[in-house]
Amino acid sequence: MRDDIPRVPADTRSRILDAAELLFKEHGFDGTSMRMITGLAAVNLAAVNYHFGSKELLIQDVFRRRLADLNNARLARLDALEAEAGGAPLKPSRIVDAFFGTALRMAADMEGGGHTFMCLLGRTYTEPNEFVRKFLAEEYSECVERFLAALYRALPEVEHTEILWRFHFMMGAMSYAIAGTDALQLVTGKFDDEDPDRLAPRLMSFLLGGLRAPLADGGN
Amino acid sequence: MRDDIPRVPADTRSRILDAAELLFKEHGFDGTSMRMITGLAAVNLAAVNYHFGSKELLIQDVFRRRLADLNNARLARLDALEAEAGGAPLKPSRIVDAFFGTALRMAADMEGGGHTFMCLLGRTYTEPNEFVRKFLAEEYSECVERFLAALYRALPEVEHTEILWRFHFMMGAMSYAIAGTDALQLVTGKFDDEDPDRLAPRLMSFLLGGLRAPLADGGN
DNA sequence: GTCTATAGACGGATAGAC
DNA sequence: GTCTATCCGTCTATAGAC
Repeated sequence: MRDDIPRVPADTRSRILDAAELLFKEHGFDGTSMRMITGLAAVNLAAVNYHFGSKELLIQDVFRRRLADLNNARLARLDALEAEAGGAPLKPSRIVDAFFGTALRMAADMEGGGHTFMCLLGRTYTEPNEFVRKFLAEEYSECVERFLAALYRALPEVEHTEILWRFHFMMGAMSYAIAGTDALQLVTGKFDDEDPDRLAPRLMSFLLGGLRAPLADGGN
Repeated sequence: MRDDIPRVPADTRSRILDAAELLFKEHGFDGTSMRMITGLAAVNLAAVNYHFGSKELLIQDVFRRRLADLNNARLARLDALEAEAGGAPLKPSRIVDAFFGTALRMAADMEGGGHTFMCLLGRTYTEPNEFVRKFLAEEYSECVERFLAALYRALPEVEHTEILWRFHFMMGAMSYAIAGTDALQLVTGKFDDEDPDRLAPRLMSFLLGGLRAPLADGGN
């Protein structure tokens, strides 16, 4: 009568993290109560405080669990590219793929929770919750620094400030493409018949076009 | 002892709307209580329910107040462009400016609340609150349809689906550029010395570069 | 480690005086 | 229209039995 491979993690900690990730993505932090989390995870209400200490610490752990993997995968790819290039500057398209493509591949994982997490991350960028913001900035800084340095080398003729801005714009386009597509659908229902696998190549060509666009008048 | 021009609107309704707009932008809907709103607006707690009926109806009115202006300004600009062109397809750059440039000009209004509202709008796109989403979709649909039609005519060689996606990506880049810049600052503090007036030209050239990018392999 | 029970604060909404 | 006072539900967190 037992399933050979239990779908739901038996361990309480993971079940809470999975439930919290999903509910935070759907309803935000303030819109998600402990009771919703423990209800979905089918664990006792007191379990969250026992295992994580508080709701805030749970939020941090939800991010920590996946963010390290994501950024390590990005850096590993960048390392591989740099080793391959042997000191020469990289192609911008490869750098963009290593950073944004890696995130998109994580977002394509619909079963393991990668998609849910990337949606959550996307909506969190525009939620200026003080302590989550600081936490994310710290977790991200090393990775972002490495990629910016690579872009500076790859585009020596472009001012650093300009590259910084374009990196920022690319983050926005990607976050919104992931978090906003099944959320808002401003153009109602227009993406319903769309193959989700086509998102990545479409977005990548958009990002590269933006990154390589001619500089604005008076821009530096 | 009286100010000649009172800074704060005397009228209760407007004070509530202003306070709610600011607090929703800062803390989200669930993170903002009636008591916070009425406290900041310096009106009585019961005033919200008297003037708006409920918190949900207040949220709707916060959007309604500015969204109509924004989209009418966009459509007026599009009308002017189309009248000027006299039946010929428009240049993509003009269309993009009419839609996104108009929003950026609203976001540049730091005193009148335009900036606050655009930040709020940006964060709301990634907050899949059921009833706000539907409300926004309705308020937006006419305007988006008109601009999509203009883009279809302006770029006859590009598939409609592709244009739809790129419009979506542009929305994301802009929303995030406005809502995320003073919120997250992933690259900590790096934008502090930046002139906010430079955002618009930088973003516009990025958007156009993305819109005109070569199509992805296998894209339609 | 898991549970029940509850403390103590805060949420939205409203009744009724002025 | 504005105010006070209050209802009643939900929230996070914790104490203490098992």
